[in-house]
Amino acid sequence: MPEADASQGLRQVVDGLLELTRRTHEVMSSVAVRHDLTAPQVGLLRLLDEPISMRAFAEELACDPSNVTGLVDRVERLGLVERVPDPDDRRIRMLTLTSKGRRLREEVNREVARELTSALRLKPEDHDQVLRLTANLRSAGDPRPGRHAAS
Amino acid sequence: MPEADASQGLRQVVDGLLELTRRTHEVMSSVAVRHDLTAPQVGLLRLLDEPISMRAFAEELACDPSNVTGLVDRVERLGLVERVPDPDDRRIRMLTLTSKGRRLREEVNREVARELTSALRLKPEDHDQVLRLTANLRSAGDPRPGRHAAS
DNA sequence: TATTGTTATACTCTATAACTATA
DNA sequence: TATAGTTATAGAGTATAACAATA
Repeated sequence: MPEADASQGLRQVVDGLLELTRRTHEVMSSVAVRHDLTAPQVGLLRLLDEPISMRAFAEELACDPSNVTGLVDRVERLGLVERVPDPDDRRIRMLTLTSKGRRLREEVNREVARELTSALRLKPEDHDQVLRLTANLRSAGDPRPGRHAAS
Repeated sequence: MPEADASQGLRQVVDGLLELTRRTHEVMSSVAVRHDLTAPQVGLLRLLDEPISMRAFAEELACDPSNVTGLVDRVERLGLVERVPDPDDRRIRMLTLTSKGRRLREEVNREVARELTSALRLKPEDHDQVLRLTANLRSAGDPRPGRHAAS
């Protein structure tokens, strides 16, 4: 019965992907806790490359803007980011890494890379496979079709 | 400079994995919301195969037991699970899916499988690669070495 | 009027510590 | 004493709605 075989294999694929996701989150949390941060805060550091408005950053995080306020409050209290006023539009506050934030960002990036490959048992020869599997994800645009068109 | 090349490639591997993780969580959330659940609640349904004690389930979820109380409270209120007393040890309450819970479990399993492969652009030819990459994860024991030995 | 960001509010998830009932 | 589960408490993340400042 090929149908049952197919769905059986699919079940294993899904289980594998979810297990991979779970371990990835564990790594992010573990790196975060080591620096007295949370996983979303480490995500913020990783994502914050160039200065960006709160609004645009909320879209990058795919969350509500009201959410970013609290998230940024906490990392700002730690001296990792600053809200820099935009001289051209006084409504806008550009989210910017401090030098302390940049240093920590490089550090957690290194740790995440090291511990993620270790936790996932990723050998160098697996890297190409991962790249192939995920290439279309990063190149593809909006992962949620219809989001812009929605009311 | 081979070192820079290697770390450049590693960066892309990590970015790809984190993007994959993000989309996976989006799929879980989207399936959950459609059924008036949260992602952790869908995870509970997926994980709850056979009746299991609250304690053991907390270990399976890799979280504190006090956590499971609230999580179960909420899905119990929805009629998806029951706390069945253990006749041999009156301290123990076996977490058990109701028939409604079992039906919903099958449904979300189907939806997660369908939407995850779609969101990740996973073609049938990719399945074997995913299985190979994740096989050692599922077969491996505790992902956090030293956890048991810790104080 | 529309947009940016914040505040107020509410709910879920998560951990720690203290507690009750049972073993 | 030790174990299973809960409660109390606190903090973080998340969304919705209402709001002030600015465009």
